[in-house]
Amino acid sequence: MKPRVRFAPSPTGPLHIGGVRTALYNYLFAKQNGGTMLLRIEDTDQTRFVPGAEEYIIEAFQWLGIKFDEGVGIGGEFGPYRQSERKAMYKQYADQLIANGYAYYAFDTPEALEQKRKDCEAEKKTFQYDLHTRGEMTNSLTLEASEVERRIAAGEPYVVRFMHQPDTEILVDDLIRGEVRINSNILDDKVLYKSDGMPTYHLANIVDDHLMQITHVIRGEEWLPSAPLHVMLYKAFGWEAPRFAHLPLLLKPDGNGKLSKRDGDRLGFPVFPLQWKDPKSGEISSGYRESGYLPEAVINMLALLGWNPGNDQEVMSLDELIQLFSLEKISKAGAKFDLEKAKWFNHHYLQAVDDAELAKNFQATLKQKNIDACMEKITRVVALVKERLYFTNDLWEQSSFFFERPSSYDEQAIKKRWKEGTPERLQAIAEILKGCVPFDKESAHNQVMDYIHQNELNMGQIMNSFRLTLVGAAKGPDLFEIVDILGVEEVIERINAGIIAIENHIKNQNN
RNA sequence: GCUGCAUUCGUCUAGUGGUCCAGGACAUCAGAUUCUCAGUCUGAGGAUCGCGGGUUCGAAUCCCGCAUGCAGUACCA
Repeated sequence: MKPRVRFAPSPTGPLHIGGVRTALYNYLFAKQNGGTMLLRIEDTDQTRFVPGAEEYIIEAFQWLGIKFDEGVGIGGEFGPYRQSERKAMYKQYADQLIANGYAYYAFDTPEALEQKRKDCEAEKKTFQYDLHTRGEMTNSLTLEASEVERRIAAGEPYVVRFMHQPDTEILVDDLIRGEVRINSNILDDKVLYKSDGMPTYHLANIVDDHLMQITHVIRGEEWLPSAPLHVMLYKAFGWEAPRFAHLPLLLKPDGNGKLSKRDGDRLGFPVFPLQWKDPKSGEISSGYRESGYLPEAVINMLALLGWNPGNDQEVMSLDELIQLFSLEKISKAGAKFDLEKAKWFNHHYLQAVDDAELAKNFQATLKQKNIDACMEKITRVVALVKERLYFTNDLWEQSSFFFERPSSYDEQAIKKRWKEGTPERLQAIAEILKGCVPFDKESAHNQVMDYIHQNELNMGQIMNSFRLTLVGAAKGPDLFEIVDILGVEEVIERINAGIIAIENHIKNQNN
């Protein structure tokens, strides 16, 4: 049987990178086995709905190249795929559970529950609505049947709670963790159906997974504690349960703990695939896409956070990942996000991007800075600095001097490279370059070298200060490549401007 | 507190009783690439396999206990 898997986010905000990894593993598993993956939106909590979140999720997966076969935004024969649109169908399942003695009505108000918790806390105990306490609460187990009917008929709000059986060992057979056993006595009677007429995650999830014929539930480890309840629900309905696989958590790089939405910008890397602007606060959280990451790099890096192919191969395309993926090789312990490795992956994948494509995007960036340069020049610049890039966004920092004259000159470099006689020598160089016809990399190089040899100088004495006038700092690619792209006139102007500016700077400092 | 899950270089991990005095990648350091910075290449250092007991001729690998970390403990998902 072909597997059917699902990714089922709640539209409460942007998609977290841990969620992206969960989706990725689902996708790899489905594709490897010729199965299907669907996108279901779990919006049963009306109070937490955030506008735009659903669109964000869809756009994020489009960017990453993860394609759903069914679901919100695509359609399919098991729809609707938005739980709010399935609202009407959940009640019958809650009723069925009650009718068969697997669940009960509870009339306790939120205030009453709150009070109960406080009372217990005062006695240094923790309150749990379970088989030990349900006898003290207001529910269809403690009330007369006629009273229950009366309350419901009167429109009194109620919830439906699952009723755990005593002394039952519940077995969760997990594809990653093996057999996990839990005694039913410690489990609480979870709310399945809320007083607002919506199911909770637990009910909706089981009903939908069954109706949508999901065969494998691959989700984060935070769900492991509620897996026993889910197993019991399948039993109560008499349905065959899907296989479970609980993924290790993505941890924050410093210290411990689950990687959370807050951590990203604090630690210098995005936790979201795309940039997100909170509709309420207007607060902006950075995204991988906007930070200059390539989707291939994000996919590759994420795939390796908690999984490996069992050998030393680390660089893998999405197609290769589909080939190599296996649930058995997923590790059990949480993985810390490593920014350095992520950068390395991006640098690696960046080298494979076509110069022309990079140049095209860079042209847009330049336009925003009111710089109008021809594609030929931009492409040459890109080709020259590409190997130094970690992110596409580094392009400007690595090559701004090709498009703008230096506005300042690096202090350290001046101190180290600007010596007595430097201005005169650079003026001589300028003269020589003027006479360089035709002017190109080759001829400029030869002429300058001749000058150096004739005057018994060493290269550093000329090249470093020369570079300083062109670039404004002691950095950048081969100097004659720069000279060639800049052109003779620009080079001479920069030499002259540099001499004046730096000499002035030194004079001012001495006074 | 209770319940569950986890524990190999700084980080991600390989390893399923002998071929492991533990291999790879990122990071770090050094050398090379002699105009700079970066990149690249080469090399080096780095884990008594959380701790303590067992089982075994032999354990990172199996068993037990402990410790630590994490998760869950909502009419959130």
